Amino acid sequence: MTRPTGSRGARTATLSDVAKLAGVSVSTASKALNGRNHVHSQTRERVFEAAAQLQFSPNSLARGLLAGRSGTVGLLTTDLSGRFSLPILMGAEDAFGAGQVSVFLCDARGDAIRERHHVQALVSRRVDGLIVVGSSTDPRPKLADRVDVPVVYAYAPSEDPEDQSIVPDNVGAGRMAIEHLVACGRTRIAHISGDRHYSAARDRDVGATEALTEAGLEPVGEVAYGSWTESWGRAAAAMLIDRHPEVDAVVCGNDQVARGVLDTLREHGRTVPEDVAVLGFDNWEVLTTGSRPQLTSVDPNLEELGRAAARALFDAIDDEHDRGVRTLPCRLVIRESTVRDR
Amino acid sequence: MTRPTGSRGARTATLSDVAKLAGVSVSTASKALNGRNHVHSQTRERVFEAAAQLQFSPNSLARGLLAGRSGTVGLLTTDLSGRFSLPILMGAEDAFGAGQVSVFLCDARGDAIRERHHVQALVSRRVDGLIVVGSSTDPRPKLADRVDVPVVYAYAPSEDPEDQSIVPDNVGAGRMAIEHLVACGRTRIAHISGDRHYSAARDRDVGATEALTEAGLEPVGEVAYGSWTESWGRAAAAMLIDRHPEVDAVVCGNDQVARGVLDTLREHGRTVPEDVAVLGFDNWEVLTTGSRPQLTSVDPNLEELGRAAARALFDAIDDEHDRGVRTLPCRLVIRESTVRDR
DNA sequence: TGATGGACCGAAAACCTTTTCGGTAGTTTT
DNA sequence: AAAACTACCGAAAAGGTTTTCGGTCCATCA
Repeated sequence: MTRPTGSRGARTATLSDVAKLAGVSVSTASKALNGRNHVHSQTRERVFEAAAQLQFSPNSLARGLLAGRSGTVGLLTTDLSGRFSLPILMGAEDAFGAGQVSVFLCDARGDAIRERHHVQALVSRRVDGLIVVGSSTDPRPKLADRVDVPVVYAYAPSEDPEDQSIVPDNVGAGRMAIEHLVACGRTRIAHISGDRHYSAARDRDVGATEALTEAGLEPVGEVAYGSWTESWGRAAAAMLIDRHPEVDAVVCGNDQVARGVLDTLREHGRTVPEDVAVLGFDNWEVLTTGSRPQLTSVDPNLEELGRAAARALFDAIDDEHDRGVRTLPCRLVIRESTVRDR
Repeated sequence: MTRPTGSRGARTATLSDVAKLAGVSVSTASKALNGRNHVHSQTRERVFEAAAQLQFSPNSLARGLLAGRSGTVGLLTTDLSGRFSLPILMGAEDAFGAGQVSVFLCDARGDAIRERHHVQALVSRRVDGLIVVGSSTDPRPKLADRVDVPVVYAYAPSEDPEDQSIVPDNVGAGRMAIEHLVACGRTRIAHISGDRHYSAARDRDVGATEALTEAGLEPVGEVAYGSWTESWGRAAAAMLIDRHPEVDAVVCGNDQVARGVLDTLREHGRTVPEDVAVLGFDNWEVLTTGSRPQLTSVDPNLEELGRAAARALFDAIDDEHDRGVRTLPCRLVIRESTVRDR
């Protein structure tokens, strides 16, 4: 009779095959391989030899079925295509991958139906926990299905404050940007942001404004909201130097905006960083290191955020469940666009 | 006695709970839920009601254990951080996600030890197949461990020609670029490439040279190899217009190089596309749509490649195993940087 | 009326591993 | 010498599902 594994080679070896070859019982074989005590060292050796010979690989399904936990977690992204999911994913995968946990990747593509479908599949596979990665830092609705394993929301917090969420500290990021520029001796600082509908944009503004006030400075002009694009950066910069030619620093909503700002400044004969300092957010390397001059940017530490989410999930699986939103600090990466000397 | 699931709520419902509540046997409940015949419609309904009431979700581990196949596949990336893994991942996830297959994500981080570790874990979890995603199109060594499930290599082919690999058609991509430029009336075409150690760079050159010859054109200067960066693009472009001021089109190794070329051309007073056409590879949106003018680029269709790999794996699981390297065509995305009118 | 068949249901085996518990043999203690 | 340990090993149960096979009941046919 053909095996369900199809025609590929012989059936994969099972523990009882190993036991038979080693001349012991299954239970002894199991104990030997798992390092349990009360098995004679010679016996243990025989079992190991048999296992190696048969290329035995224990069936995690059977083990999981028995143990009641599968040693897997689900990583559910709202939108994988975005710029921010991947580093978070990497961080989480890293934190788990070191141990014995495997990661199911699911992309909901921004579709609620698809999300529910994936959650159902994950529940059915008896994942031990779930990380939900949002596509922006705006709060997102909590999972539609009740799941009886712990859930950690990363990047985008859950709307339910009782859930556990881990997000980057955008307020602190805005503050960090201003403090750096002030430390560089800039006093006439403008802010060209991105899409005003993003809480990330507004939060950074809050932090920036706080820091400006504390430094005793007035902002140059209003915060200019627009879109997260280079062309918006170019347009907004043109308006800025028209209305406020005295500006000596520009905080930009993200690195794309900053690239646009850099272009326009150069075309208007302003040199960076001598005349004007420019600073971006996100630290998207292809943009920050390709530009002239290279761009100082605030890095949201996303990989670390992914790792933190994984650790939080670990703790939650062990029944130490934090609640509420935790923010993680960002990190300033200083390049040429903000420092005058050297 | 507390359950292994910890203190979280009641134990998850099992099929026998459902059966008990519906007043039938487990086997009948199973048949009812799985749409097998020979179960009375009223009985079936009672079972469904009971299942809904208990939020029953079948245990895939038990099912997989019995069936001999788990309904999972492994997605093993050499390096997730790269620009190219993610779209392939998305395509594969998409192709599987629609069905009943869940995807394990593993990132080897370019480390052979870690790769083996992941492969072992996947084998232990009894995945039904494996997709190995490389980080460049250069051939990679085959998996160190023998696995008795089908393996499909994506993006980077396996060094073993007996393995099944799916890669983008870089030769065709180079050809496509030239043919487009020729169709646009360009006759003095230069080629500023990237790192010469990448087979992708060399393959595109092969295709480009073929197409030039077929069009009866001589290339303008030698192919300039360097690195995949904007700054190389800027430097190479400066040299190019110095030595070959007559150039009217530049094929660039990737979009970053193209961005650099665009910058230098503008600074030297050449307008794009009127004086010079510029064309990139990869179609990295943040670069191609942010630039002035927007950049024509050859898209490697990576998401489609991921889907193709998933489909190939499906077929292989069903014992229809293709062998050897299959190339997938690229796709030209025409934007402003190559077309003179409109 | 007896036989045949079909519709429906349930018992039990199978998948593979881990753990518990009981048993055997040999060794030490009193 | 009897009793109590210790070290080691194996039988069996448990985990949840699917499938096979045998059984019951009722309707149909001759």
